[in-house]
Amino acid sequence: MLAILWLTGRVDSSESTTTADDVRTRARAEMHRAILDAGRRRLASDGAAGLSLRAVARDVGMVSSAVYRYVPNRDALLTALIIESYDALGAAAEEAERAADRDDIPGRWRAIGRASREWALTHPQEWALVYGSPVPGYAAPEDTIAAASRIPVLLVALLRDARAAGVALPDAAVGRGLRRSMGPLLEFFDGAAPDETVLRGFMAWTYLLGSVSTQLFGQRHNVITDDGAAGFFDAELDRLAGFLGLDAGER
Amino acid sequence: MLAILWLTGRVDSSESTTTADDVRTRARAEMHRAILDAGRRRLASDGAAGLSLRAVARDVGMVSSAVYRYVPNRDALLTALIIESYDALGAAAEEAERAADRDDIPGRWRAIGRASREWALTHPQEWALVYGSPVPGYAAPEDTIAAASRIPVLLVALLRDARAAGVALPDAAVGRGLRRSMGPLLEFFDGAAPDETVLRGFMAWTYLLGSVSTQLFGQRHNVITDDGAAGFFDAELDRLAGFLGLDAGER
DNA sequence: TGTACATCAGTGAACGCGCGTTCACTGATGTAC
DNA sequence: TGTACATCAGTGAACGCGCGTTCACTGATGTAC
Repeated sequence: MLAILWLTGRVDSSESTTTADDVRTRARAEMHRAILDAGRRRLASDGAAGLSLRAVARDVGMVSSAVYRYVPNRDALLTALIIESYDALGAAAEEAERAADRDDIPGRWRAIGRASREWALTHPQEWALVYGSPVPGYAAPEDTIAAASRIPVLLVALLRDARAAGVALPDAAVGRGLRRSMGPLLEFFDGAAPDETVLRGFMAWTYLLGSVSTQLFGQRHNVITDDGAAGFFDAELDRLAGFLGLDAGER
Repeated sequence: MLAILWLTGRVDSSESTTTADDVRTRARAEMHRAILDAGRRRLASDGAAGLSLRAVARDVGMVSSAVYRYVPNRDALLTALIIESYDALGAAAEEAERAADRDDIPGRWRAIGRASREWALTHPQEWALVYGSPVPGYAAPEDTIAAASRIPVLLVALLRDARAAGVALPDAAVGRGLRRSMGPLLEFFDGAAPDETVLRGFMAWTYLLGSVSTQLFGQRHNVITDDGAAGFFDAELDRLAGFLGLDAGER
């Protein structure tokens, strides 16, 4: 415990007085982090179904029963990892989008797409954890929703800005029945874009998930060359930008 | 063994003489089938990661070691189930497509899409097995390719027919680098359609996988209403038909 | 300053479970002479 | 027709493994008097 505090060098007894409580609380937090990190590494090597508390305990150098001081059970660990994964992916996309020129709407879209793909390629098991087949016997609780919505929120803002900038977004009328099935989606957009654009925006998001997953799960083996995968993905983003009416130019 | 032959009523000693060899061979085949069926049922209830030879043995009323008479090991069973799943899905799509009017190109596309979705909804774990996250520690062998290509083959034929019928497919020029990354894909199409259409056709297929998987894996929860899911999917197929240039009309 | 007590992170053994795979075997059936 | 032999589906025990979770415990640290 203390060794960890020592090594990470976060202890400063200079400024404010460090009470024993502080030390314990921080040690607890560090240990908790260490357990989550070990869990993430296990996930990366063995996949979600293979994630075991005993393995995590081994990795942090504890006896298996000791991790129960920090995590109530295996499912709770899984939930924490799911939320962290959504958050890490969301943060990566947000950062990339923020770096793009505000006025370059297609560029912002490309930034989101590329960042998502790149994050997925560097964190394949975490992507699989949140967007792959559900872990059997595990039911995701509601508290993942906020973290899961970060990229969708980004897309809504993007389309709102596009409209504000005068981009001619798709605005064909949408049938009543279709509108009804899109109820929660339309609420999420809160009037940011015309119905047809909302529909297509959601389709673009669906496409993003599908494309990245097929790349990651090996379905493009012997279809798209490995060397050309990134370039092909850019072409896909281009076509989707066209589908969304964000630009007319295609390479 | 004999009981099974008896119940399924496949024994006819009338026409040709039934030798002992015949009986044994058939009994073997029936038992093999029973094991695969039990495997499929286990898969449906516990998922791919939970598929165990011991459970399968229990289900067919055997001791665990006995299934090794029929299947060399767990991975081989998994491979057999993967191929069967691809084949079942492919057959469902083919049948639906065959039932559509030959001249109704968008109708044939819709038939393929709907059949895929419906098969997935009735066989969620089999869909997850082939299009979900890879099973950790399992590497799919090459012999799944033929079965996996059945729907793509259908799509190629569809686009070839569309062109033959004079449909104005997307035919913008495609850059050299992009063409190179699509190498194996272009070979698969073998000139059936213009490059840009090949690209979009592959995107439509990617979209299909993405849409069905998100529906199945619960990502549309609280986004599209459950009641409206089928209708929304039809709208997606519509937009994709437009994206492919198969028709101009949208609801 | 010195001692009794409380806190709590981590230990170690245990429970009961399931898994894949191997191996020597039994016993029913069919075959050859 | 009768007997020795071969085949092979299925048995049962075993090996060695890993899992989630519980529970009584140790021992270091800090606190109250």
